[in-house]
Amino acid sequence: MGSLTEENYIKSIYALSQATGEVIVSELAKKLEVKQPSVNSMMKKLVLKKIVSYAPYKGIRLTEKGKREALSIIRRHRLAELFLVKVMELGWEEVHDIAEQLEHVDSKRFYDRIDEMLNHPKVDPHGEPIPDANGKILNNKFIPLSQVDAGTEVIIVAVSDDKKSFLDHLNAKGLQIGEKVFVKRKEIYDGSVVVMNKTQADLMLTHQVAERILVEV
Amino acid sequence: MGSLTEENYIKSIYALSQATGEVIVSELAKKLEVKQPSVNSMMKKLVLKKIVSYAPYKGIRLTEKGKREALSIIRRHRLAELFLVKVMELGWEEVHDIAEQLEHVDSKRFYDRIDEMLNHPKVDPHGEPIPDANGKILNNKFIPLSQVDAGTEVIIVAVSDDKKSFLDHLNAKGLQIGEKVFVKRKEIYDGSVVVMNKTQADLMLTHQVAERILVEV
DNA sequence: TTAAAATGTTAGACGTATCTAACAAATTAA
DNA sequence: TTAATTTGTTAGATACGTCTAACATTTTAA
Repeated sequence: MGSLTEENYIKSIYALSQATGEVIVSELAKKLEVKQPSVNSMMKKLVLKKIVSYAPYKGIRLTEKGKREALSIIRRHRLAELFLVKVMELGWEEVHDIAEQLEHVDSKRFYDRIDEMLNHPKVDPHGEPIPDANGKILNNKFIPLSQVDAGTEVIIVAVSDDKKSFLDHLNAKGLQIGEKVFVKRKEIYDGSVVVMNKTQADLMLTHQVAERILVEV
Repeated sequence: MGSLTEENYIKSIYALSQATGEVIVSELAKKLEVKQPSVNSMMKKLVLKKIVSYAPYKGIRLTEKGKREALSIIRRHRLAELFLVKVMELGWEEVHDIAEQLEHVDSKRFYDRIDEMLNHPKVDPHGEPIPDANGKILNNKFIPLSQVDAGTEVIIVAVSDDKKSFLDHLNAKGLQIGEKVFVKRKEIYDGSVVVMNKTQADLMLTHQVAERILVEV
């Protein structure tokens, strides 16, 4: 296994290359809060380790080996988050920083046990899929609440923004992952959405908020 | 807070200076599996940080600040161990390495919650006292089973040897921390002890084993 | 009480991961 | 299409924590 720093690079490369399969140096530097030369030299190292493929002035890609590594780290992160929320009953807005540390714990036993206690979950508290021990990942297609037609009942399965302020906002509205909501109305004028939750209360969500809530019909 | 490396030095200094209040460079080097010059330069650093007091060719001592640091690390380690055993139901012989990593997690919230879930425990799975959030530590004097008189009922509260082979041995005999045992007989010839546990079974323990099991009357 | 052994220190090097300064290539817009 | 801007690279420095080799001090035992 690589160092903690390497793991953080791999995880970020994975996250940022989701869309196009590639990341550029400056993006990665920004995400990791380091300067470009630091990224550059780490890439040289990861190329030698066959974790990424990279040539000067070209995009950065994970190799198959790199992807396997990434999924393993993501699995640990998401299991940790879910464990902190479900077993330790911490708020889902406060677990991210702790999971960020727990994901680097080197113990198969520890993670197998967490997985077991959580009943081999497929999705984390933010609704993101959790790779299994073999790196297989559920290919769920979650859609933003802002794109759901009025009159539909959906389940909140994820959020696409895990900044604390956003999560606090949802908490304040009484919205939770896994909860059913009924889409009552969509305002054409400003894109806001009115939903009804299980307490029968009407909740008005701005477009900005609704597009960050991912749901399943 | 200091680095992971610093924390490991502090923890080892605390452990090794228990008896005399001091450690020497070579002992510490051996414990941490580094060479003496490494210890030497770390001591210079910790002196500057007012964690230890140390002068060339003299013994190493923790300052008050250093002791506070040490107790905080030990608290985290022991809470982690106990959590792994009690909540995650891992075997007490397999938790040490994991706790070694968890103790460096930087999150008051995480440890407060563990403490809470465990009901503010005073003693860890090896029977060692756990400092509270203020660094206060129970000053229990546990005695070796080998020194208990026959006819006494005692509670196993600790072991003084946490090598895997020893712990496996106890497990195999069906002895557990927190369990009551009745001392039936002590052989003068070889120092072995015969005890009865809650299943009414007689267990013969050699002197070597009995002196490593700590009990409370 | 002095010689040998054990213990401790200094100097200088190395690997990791970072930085700044200076330069080079690629992209964008005038 | 060339000039400006953005993006990327190289070179060289720094902090951390480690090492080996050489030297110094202290302890132990002859």
